[in-house]
Amino acid sequence: MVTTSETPTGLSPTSPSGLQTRRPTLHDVAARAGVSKSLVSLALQGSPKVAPASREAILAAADELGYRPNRTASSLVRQRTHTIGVHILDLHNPVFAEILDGVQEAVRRNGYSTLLVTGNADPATERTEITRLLESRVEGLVLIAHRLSDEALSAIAREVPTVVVTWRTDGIAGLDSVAGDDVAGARLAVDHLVTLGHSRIAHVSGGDNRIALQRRAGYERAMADHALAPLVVDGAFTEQGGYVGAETAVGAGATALVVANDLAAIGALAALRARGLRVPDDVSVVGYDGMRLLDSLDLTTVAQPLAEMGRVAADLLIKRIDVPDTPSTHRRVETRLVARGSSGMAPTHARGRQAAEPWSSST
Amino acid sequence: MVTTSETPTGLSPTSPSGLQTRRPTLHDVAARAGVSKSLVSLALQGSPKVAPASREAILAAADELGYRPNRTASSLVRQRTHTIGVHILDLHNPVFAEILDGVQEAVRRNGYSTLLVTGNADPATERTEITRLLESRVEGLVLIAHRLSDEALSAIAREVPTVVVTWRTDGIAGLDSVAGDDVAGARLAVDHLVTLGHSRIAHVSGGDNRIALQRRAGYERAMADHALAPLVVDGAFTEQGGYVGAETAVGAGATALVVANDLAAIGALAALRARGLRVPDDVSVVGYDGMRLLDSLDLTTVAQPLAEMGRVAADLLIKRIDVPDTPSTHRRVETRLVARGSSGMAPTHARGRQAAEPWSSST
DNA sequence: ATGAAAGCGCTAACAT
DNA sequence: ATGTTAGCGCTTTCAT
Repeated sequence: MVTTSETPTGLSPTSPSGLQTRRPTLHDVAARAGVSKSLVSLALQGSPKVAPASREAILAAADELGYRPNRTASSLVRQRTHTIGVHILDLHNPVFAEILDGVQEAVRRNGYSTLLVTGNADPATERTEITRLLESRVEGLVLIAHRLSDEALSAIAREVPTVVVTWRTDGIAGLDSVAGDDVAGARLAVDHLVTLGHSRIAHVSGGDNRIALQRRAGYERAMADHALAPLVVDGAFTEQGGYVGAETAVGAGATALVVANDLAAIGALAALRARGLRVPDDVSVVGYDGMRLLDSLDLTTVAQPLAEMGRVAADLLIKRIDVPDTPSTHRRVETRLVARGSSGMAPTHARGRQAAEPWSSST
Repeated sequence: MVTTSETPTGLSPTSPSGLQTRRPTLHDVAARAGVSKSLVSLALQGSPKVAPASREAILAAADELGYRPNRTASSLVRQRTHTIGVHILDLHNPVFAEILDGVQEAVRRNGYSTLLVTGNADPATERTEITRLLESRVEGLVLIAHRLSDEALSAIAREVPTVVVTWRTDGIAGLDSVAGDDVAGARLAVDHLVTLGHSRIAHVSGGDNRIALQRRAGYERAMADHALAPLVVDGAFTEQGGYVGAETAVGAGATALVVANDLAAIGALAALRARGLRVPDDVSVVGYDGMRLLDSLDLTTVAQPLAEMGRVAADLLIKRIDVPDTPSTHRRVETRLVARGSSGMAPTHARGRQAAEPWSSST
């Protein structure tokens, strides 16, 4: 065993309390095992051309020193990080966690790991965090929803393979996307309610972001196709938004609510409860997204295969990392209506009403 | 303007599709601006001793090349990452997201950024992910719940300042903790229900992890103090666990449920609904944690100041990063009962019943 | 005000 | 099978 002058004991230096100060490096391990740095490197990577005896000595030395490889150093020289950056719009919406499950599964399966950040739905924070990912040299980027402009997105995609989950993003080189058809999905909700005899079907919107506008458009077209008068009330992709929107909608006489997303639908339910309205006897509610929690809440929803979306996205991304110059692919996932207890027959007094009759607050 | 032989145009090389290949480095920027690497480094850090003219040329060159600093390189030489690693037990439980809010707020306020990982409640994945954080040389570690053994935890805390959120962790050097008092919290729930006239109060447990056992102990002691017969049924910290546990409990005649956490309480609600039992008329339900969603769900709960817990944890951690050799501090946060619509008076036929009367399934 | 040089911890030829 | 060497991209003395 060889000891160096810098660390006479060959043991990692510790402070009086036993906390480590300077972390041991390859050099320390090599000195302690009496071999060269390169051999230690080889041994630690499990190379077969290291003599068993040396390997053992090296492993022992590393263990005794509490050696921990320095990823920043190895990434630097290897010019690879084997890391995928993931940005989540909002950690509070369980929907995104479910998408992330799929992403992680696929990423790990392919031997990468993830760096997770969130902008908390704030555009400035979002940009900062994504910049950090880029500076950390992630090899690909999964955006589980985002608030970037097309230009910003395009610049990012030029820098690193990127995939957007939750809405189709066309016309940007080096960028794939995975999404459901929100127009068709909203139509499913309307059709479902029409089948149940509803005509006063209102839409609680999710604001003016792309997804919300798509869902709104789907609702409007479906209503038109059924020759029904539409009513869109302002909401947001939050419980709060659903609460306020539902109040307005039932105030105007709605017997059914197509709510922009599941979180808002939960808020809508709260508003109806507060008003003493029964679900689905007085008012039916349909959400959008299909988060698992809704099963427990007995809420009808337009469901998307969330984990699968994440998986598909990560797979596309990794394919693009391997072959960067590939035309963009846009995957559409299947959207379906999951009927649960929050949607039921229209109240008898409201049924068979003149279809396109104007809305009024007197039901 | 100077051009180098490697990049004759001074522009970053791009593939036919316009995607970047080799990323520009300081060297490229320096060449394009006609100055040395060191000056570029200084300029980019905003050093005042760079001549305005040079600074401008450098900034322009960097911009034109789409230069992006390489964090791995700078971390390596600076021997600092300014990064805090955060491990979240389970991203699906919104409770953790709320704690994370506080962590991020404090971390950013102190000029650090976070690296977020999750083990999905799987111990093996958890260890792998935490190892990655260590290899990435995070300067501190926030564990928002974890499944590590005391030995593993102790080894980690020796390596890097660490703080555990959600339960008190004593006797480990270099480790702080932030938690509520789960025994006292469970007692609040029992007291609340007793005040409402309940005596057949069952506990749907959260399994055999530390938190669940504490809450269970609190329930048992409180029941004993009220001279009531306890009934603990097996559950888990999931909707599923709450569902199953609630079924058993009401089968045994419970009129009130103290459920191990909010997620399980939501599951319990679903079970009661499926049985046609009304809440709170037939059965009262109290959750634990205080996640925001419960407000919409009108669920009574034992609430903890989640974001604050995260904030306090991050602040403790950063203090420890600055002064590593500090005795451990353990912060206790206040726990309080938030009464909502899921808890109400005991059904009349069940009230005033012999307190310690044995449980039976006939109510 | 600017540049040259050394080196952070590691890997990967290339020798031997 | 093992050691030597030359960097990866960056920061930071230390000269000038």
